[in-house]
Amino acid sequence: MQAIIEPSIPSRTHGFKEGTRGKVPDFLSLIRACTRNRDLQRGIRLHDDILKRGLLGSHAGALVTMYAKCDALLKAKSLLDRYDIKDVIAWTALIAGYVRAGQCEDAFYLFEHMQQKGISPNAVTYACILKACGTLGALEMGKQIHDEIMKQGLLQNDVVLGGALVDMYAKCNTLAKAREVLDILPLRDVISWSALIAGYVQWGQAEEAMSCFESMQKENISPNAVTYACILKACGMLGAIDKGKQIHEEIESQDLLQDDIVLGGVLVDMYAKCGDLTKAHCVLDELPSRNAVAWCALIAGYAQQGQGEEALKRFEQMQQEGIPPNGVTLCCVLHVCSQLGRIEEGHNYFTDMGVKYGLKPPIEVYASMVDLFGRAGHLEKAVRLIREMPCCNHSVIWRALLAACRKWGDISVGRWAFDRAIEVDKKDGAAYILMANIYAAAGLQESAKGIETMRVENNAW
DNA sequence: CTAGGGTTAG
Repeated sequence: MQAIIEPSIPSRTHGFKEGTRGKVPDFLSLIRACTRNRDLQRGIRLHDDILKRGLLGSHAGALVTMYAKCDALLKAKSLLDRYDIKDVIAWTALIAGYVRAGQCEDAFYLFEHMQQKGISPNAVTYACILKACGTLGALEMGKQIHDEIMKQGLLQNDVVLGGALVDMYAKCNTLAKAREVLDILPLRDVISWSALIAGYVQWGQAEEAMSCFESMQKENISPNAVTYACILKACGMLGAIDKGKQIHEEIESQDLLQDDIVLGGVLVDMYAKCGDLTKAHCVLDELPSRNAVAWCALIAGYAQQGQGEEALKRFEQMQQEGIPPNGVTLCCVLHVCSQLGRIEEGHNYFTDMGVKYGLKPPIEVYASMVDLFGRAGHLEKAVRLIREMPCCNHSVIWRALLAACRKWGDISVGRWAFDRAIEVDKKDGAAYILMANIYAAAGLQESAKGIETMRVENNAW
C-alpha cells in the first residue's frame, strides 16, 4: 500500500504550510513579510499569536528584526534582552535601527555586547557601525573597524561596505584618507563617489568636490540626483552660476526634478546663493512640488541680499500655498524680522506656529525668538519667554540672551544667563567670553578676570 | 530569503 504523500507548498509563496496537520502557519515567512513591508501592526498580531502558541523561543530573532525594521526599537530591545538570540541579523537590524534613530551610543553598546556573547559581526554590521562613527565623528573607532574589515578581506566583494568606509572618513573630516580609501577600493560606484563629494562640500572644500565630480565621470560613472545635489551646493558655495546652469540643464534633460523632492530645493538655493533671485524664483515656480525647504532657500536668498520685505512676502506666499513653516523656515523668518526691527510681526509668526499650525517650536526657534527680542533691547521679553519655555536646558538659549546682554550692557540679566549657561555646559567657552566682555565693557575688570579664570579652570574653549 | 553606504533650506 502506497503512502499518501502530501504536496509541499513553498512557504515563500503563501506563508502557510497548508498540507501539514493542524495548519501551522509558517511564522518565519510571515514575520519576514512584515519586515519587508514594514507592517508593524501585522507583525504585532503575529507576535501575539506566536506567544499564545508558545513558539516565541524559535521566532524571537525574526521578531527582533521585524520590530527593528519598523523602528519599534523598544520592543526589539526587550525581546533581545529576554531571549538568548544568536542571530547576527537580528542584532544588526537593531544596531541599524539605533543608527537610523540617531542613537549611535546605543548602537555601539549593542555592537560590543553582541561580541561579548560570541556573535561575530559581519559586513552589514560593520557598515552600520561605520555610519554611527561618521554621525558621531568617532574617527578612532572607525579606524579600528577599518582594520578589522581589512583583516577579514571584506571589501573584495562588497561595494556597500566600501562606500560606508569612504563616508565615515569623509564625515570625520579626514578627507585625504577618504580619498585614499576610495582610490584603492576594489569596487566603487556612484554612491562611494558621492559620499566623498558630499564630504568635501560638508567641510567647505567646494573646489575639491568639483574636481572629484570630474574624476568620477572620467571613470564612466554617471552622476545621479544625489551627486547633482552635492555639486549644486558646491556651485552655490563658489558662486559658480555657469557651472550650476550647466548642471541644471543636465538635470532637466534627465527629468530628475519630477521624482526628487530634494533636488528642487538645492537648485533654488544654488541660484539664490549665486545672487540670481529672479532665476531662483523662476525655478521655484516651475517645480512640480514646492516644499518648505525650497521656499526657505528663496527666503534666505532675499534676506541675504538685504531684501527683507521681499523675504517676508515670499513667506506669506508660501503659507497661502498651504505649506506650513517648519523650524528652519521660522528661524530664517525671525532673523529677517530682526534685521527689519519687526518685533511684533516676528512674535506673531512665532505664536502662529503653535496656534495656526499646531506645531511645537523646536529649541532653535525659541533661541531665534530670544535673539529677536534681545537684539531689539527687549531683554525682559526675552527673559519672560525663557521662563515660559517648556525646557530651557540648552546652550543656544543662554548664548542668545548673553549676546543681547552684551549688546545692551545688562550685567544682572547677563550674570543670570551666564550662571544658567554654565549649569547646562561647564565647558561652554562662548558663554565665558560673552560674560567677560559684559563685565569688561562695564569697567568691571576684576569680574572679567574672574570669569576668564573660571574658563581656564574648566578647560572651556 | 531577514540587516547595510551618499543628498536639501538657517
